[in-house]
Amino acid sequence: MGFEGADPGTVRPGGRTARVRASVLRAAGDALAEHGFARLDLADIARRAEVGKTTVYRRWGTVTSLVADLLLDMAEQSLPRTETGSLLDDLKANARLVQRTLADPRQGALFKAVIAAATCEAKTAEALHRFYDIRVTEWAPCVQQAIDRGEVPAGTDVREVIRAVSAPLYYRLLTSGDRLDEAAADQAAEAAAAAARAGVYLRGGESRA
Amino acid sequence: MGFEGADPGTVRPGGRTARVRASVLRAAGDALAEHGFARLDLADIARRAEVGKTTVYRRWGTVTSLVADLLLDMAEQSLPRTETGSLLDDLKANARLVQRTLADPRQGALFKAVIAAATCEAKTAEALHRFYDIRVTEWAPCVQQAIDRGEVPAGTDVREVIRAVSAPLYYRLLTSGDRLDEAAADQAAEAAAAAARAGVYLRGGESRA
DNA sequence: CCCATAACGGGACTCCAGTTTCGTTAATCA
DNA sequence: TGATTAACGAAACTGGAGTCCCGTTATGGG
Repeated sequence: MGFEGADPGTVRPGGRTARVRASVLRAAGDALAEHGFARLDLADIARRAEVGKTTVYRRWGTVTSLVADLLLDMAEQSLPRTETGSLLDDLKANARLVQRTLADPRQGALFKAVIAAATCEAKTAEALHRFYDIRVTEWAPCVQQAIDRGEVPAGTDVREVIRAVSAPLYYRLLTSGDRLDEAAADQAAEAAAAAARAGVYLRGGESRA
Repeated sequence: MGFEGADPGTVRPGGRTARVRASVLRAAGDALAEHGFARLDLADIARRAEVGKTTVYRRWGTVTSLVADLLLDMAEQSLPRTETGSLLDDLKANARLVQRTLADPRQGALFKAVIAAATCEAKTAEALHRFYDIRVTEWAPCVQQAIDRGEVPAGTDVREVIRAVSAPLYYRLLTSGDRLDEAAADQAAEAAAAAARAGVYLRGGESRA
């Protein structure tokens, strides 16, 4: 008797198994975008994916852990950042990217649903954190370049500046009914740039506000 | 035959009906804070509230609409703002308040759950928006005073400044695993103050960043 | 204080999300 | 290429979330 331990999908990850995963994740994304996180059952996802529902239950078990896997998949498709000559323009490019994503009906609903799922289970939350860690890491260098150019004080927490760009956009998406337009994106970028220049994001404590 | 239209709880809102509502909302808050939004059923809430589950289903029907009512209740308990002499101190007071709320295990979990619920139904989302509208309205005057004192340019969107204080705290709560400490609160306040002074939140468009 | 009935509550019922079973298909290795 | 068995999928099954029925409680108006 061998150990029956290994989770399904790990021993023979090629061929059919991979196709099933891709198909189910796509279906999960569609379903989340359409129905939201609450009105979601795995049988519906199985139907959309043209896959037996037993398979979905066996490999993922719950909606939240399926979302965790979806986030793993989303994290791999990272978008390359632009590179202009100034901090503000780089941050604006980043802000516009986030804004366009969240303003898009499908993507916006998907992100809402994914965030909702992450509030419900630690494993999913961790996957979400990793997703944003990757996104932040992708864009952080543009702040480092601004430091090198002398636009921003040395010792600035570059990752925090990137997060500061996204924060108001996500906050608006979740807590207000207002539309996310380009003005909101530009404002987010300008606020982050102004604060960064003022030394608000200096590591390890007090800045002269 | 009278119209059977009026929802239960609206015709005789006093006495028992009010007690049941208070008890159920308290139980709902506890359950949301403990289990999160996903692992929640109304029968459990009814048990905690020592109320028949039929009553809960009849008056609220779904978890999301119960959360909507909970938000209505939460909106009524508004906290009074402080009033120091400077914008930065007022914003810091606000940021600390938000930070303490979100860092508290029970309250933090509750807010996460409520936000998750709001992503799932329009009615709940609207209740959440109203909740934050009230909170913002409560604090916006301190930015107006800063304008009057000449700390911040006239024409600044005062509500947007208040939202800018909360945004990074909520963003951190939802998308990172990092603890929400006082440093994060102060940083959020300083960033909002710096951006406001730089004219980022001037109404109707382009600022000189 | 009393009546009409709004609102509550226990318990039976229904229906479907999630599980179990077992036969079928196809990925990996020799 | 064939053997081994991981992984899939159809169908039957089950438990509990949500509904319905109807008797009981107590609110609000006269």
